[in-house]
Amino acid sequence: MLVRGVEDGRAPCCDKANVKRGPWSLEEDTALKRYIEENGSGGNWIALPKKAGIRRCGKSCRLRWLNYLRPNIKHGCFTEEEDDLICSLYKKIGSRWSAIASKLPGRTDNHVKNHWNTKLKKRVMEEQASLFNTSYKPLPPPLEISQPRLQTVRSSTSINCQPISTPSWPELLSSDEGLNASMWNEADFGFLSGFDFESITDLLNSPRFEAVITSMWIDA
DNA sequence: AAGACTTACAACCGCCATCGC
DNA sequence: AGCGATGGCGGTTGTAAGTCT
Repeated sequence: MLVRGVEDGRAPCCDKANVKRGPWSLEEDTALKRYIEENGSGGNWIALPKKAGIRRCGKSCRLRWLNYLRPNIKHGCFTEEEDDLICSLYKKIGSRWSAIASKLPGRTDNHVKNHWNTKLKKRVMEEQASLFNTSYKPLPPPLEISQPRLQTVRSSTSINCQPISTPSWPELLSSDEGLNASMWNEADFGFLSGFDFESITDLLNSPRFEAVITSMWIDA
């Protein structure tokens, strides 16, 4: 009998005490690949590991197959063209990685997401940091992210941006037009005078701020 | 040489949507 | 219609490898 989770009353997808975790071995890869090539996934990933003789969670098998073992998966570096496409699509649709990955043959949502988080996002932030100090940059239109998942409340992730509590910032962060142009003329961040350090720190760490910065870079 | 720090990416977690009973 | 099982997804974590001091 499966033991229900304490926190949300949800049954785990497998008996975690009796499945292997961590990196996949060559033997496991071989067994999974052979089974799927001979039988297909059968439309039931939960039952697959038992049939294939693998001591892994079904979800783990699915992920391993889709992200690594599946034929025609590209494992090399991303090209400039792929980077540009990812940035362009991120601007249009946000972090819908599976949709973005579908436009990049051989890449999976996990690849794209990792690439964004480790390289592209950082590049975006660095570009923006330099723009802050060098020249005036008019703001682009606000992001139009049509992301159904964002419309629902999620309790355990950071996807729902909480309103900034500091009273001085909400206009800045929630305005439809974002930060207005005059603010960016303050090359030395003079517009920040009058705000306390904690408020500024909160702003810089806020997801909303990151989204604004990201959208600006992408339009540059 | 070795410990600290950073980077890259595989893997896991938990949530929501969908499907079949 | 209601419920449980499963698939799919995005966010987050763990860790090996590389780099720095």
